Amino acid sequence: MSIKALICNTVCSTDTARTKHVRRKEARPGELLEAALDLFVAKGFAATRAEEVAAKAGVSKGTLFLYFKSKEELFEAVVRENMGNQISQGLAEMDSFQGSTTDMLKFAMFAWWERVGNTKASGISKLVMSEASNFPALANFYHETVVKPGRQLIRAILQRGVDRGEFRTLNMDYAVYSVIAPLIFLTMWKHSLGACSLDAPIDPETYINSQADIIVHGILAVSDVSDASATSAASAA
Amino acid sequence: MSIKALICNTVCSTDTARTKHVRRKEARPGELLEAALDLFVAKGFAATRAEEVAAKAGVSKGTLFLYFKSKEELFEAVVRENMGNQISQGLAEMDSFQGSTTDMLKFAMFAWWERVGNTKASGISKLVMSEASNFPALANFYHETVVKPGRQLIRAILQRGVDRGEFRTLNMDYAVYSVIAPLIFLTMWKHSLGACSLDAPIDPETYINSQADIIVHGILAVSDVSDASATSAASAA
DNA sequence: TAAACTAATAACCACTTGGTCATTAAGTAT
DNA sequence: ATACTTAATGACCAAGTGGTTATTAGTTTA
Repeated sequence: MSIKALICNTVCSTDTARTKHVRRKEARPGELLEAALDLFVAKGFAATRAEEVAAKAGVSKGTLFLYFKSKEELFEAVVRENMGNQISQGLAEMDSFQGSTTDMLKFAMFAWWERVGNTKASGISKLVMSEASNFPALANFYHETVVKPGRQLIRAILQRGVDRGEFRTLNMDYAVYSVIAPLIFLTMWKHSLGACSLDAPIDPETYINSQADIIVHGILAVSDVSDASATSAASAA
Repeated sequence: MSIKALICNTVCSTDTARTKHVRRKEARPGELLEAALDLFVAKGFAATRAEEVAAKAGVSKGTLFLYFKSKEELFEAVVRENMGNQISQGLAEMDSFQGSTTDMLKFAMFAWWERVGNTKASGISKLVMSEASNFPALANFYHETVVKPGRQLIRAILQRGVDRGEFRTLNMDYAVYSVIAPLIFLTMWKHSLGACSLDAPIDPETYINSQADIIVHGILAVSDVSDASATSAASAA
């Protein structure tokens, strides 16, 4: 890569007065994908103009179609690019986890947050849910790649808790959503109403702590509430 | 209203071979709004063609613009039409509730399901979340009309539980999401991936029962698990 | 029945937008 | 320096869409 390209790699995206015609074949696709992710998540597929994506990536519309055959192909590439194998990765890690299943569950939730929820890729959930009926093939791909393994991962954790006598008997098919729903809700919120700054933002760490605590302990004022859970719930401010 | 109109009111939407030119001034707006709701929820605002809405309502495109100045105005009307005052209504009912706060919470969750979640209006949540950044004014309206009062309602219930010594001390700002997140997730799912029939559908009653149970009791295998909660969780199949 | 009123239509227009392609010019080899 | 390769451009096009309007035809009234 040339010196000029290296400079531009750092400067182009934010600099306003840049040279007209810069050749950076390797960097274009990634920059286009990133620009497209932002716009698709914020505005939706149909409402996002191809030229907008190109402009945000610092190229002309023609260049966009030089790297992606069509707008739809760009969309599919965006979804696939941001749907890594965090799930199966997480599954492997969970196998070797030492400690209580309560800790394991909290660890998994926080791990998801910092590896997915807190990254740009988090918008993919919103994107797929918003556009599922317009892109059934992608919806199916997402379901196989993310939903099913994700559910399996949570299920495995809960089952471990039951097997070890830490958790009570649960209807697993539905209990998994106690973990999934709060996390999905968080990302949906973050990329929709939460982005409108209509009231105090949700602090992710406090949120996940609170959700995990209620899932594990519930909200009843049972007698054995003297452990750390009470303080952790109260300190979350 | 004429006899012909009355007949058509029942038949038109599904009948294929209907007369060409029928005058039904009163019924048109409602039918257009219903058609628009379905399409906007399923496909999004930008991806829905005005002519599609008209066709689904059994009229020509020209007629649509006879009743709504623009596509945007139609969209706003759809959102406003389906955002009744269920929340404030529910708030009033809650004031006179007799019984444990656990029952009150479950009652509220099921009431929400049969009055909102199980109706066509449930798609509004998905719609608003999907299009929030494209329609900031509507997002704000939704926030004031639904989000804030809804949160307040849940908060009031939880506070009642705490005040009566039924619930433990909670960080209310975040505890409310333990109730909201599962319900919003359910409607999002129903109108996105859940509509693709990619696996066994979520049974709403079982789902809400399971979520409410876990919120209230948690999943820990505490000693006092001998009450009805265990059986209700196990029977949910 | 005839005339008047207006709900509904369908052809039409202006404009947007996904996608193409001839042209331009950056980088490279000689 | 010159010629060559190809990344990048922007003018351009065809299709599609939101929105308009002259016309058609139900409905009512006299």
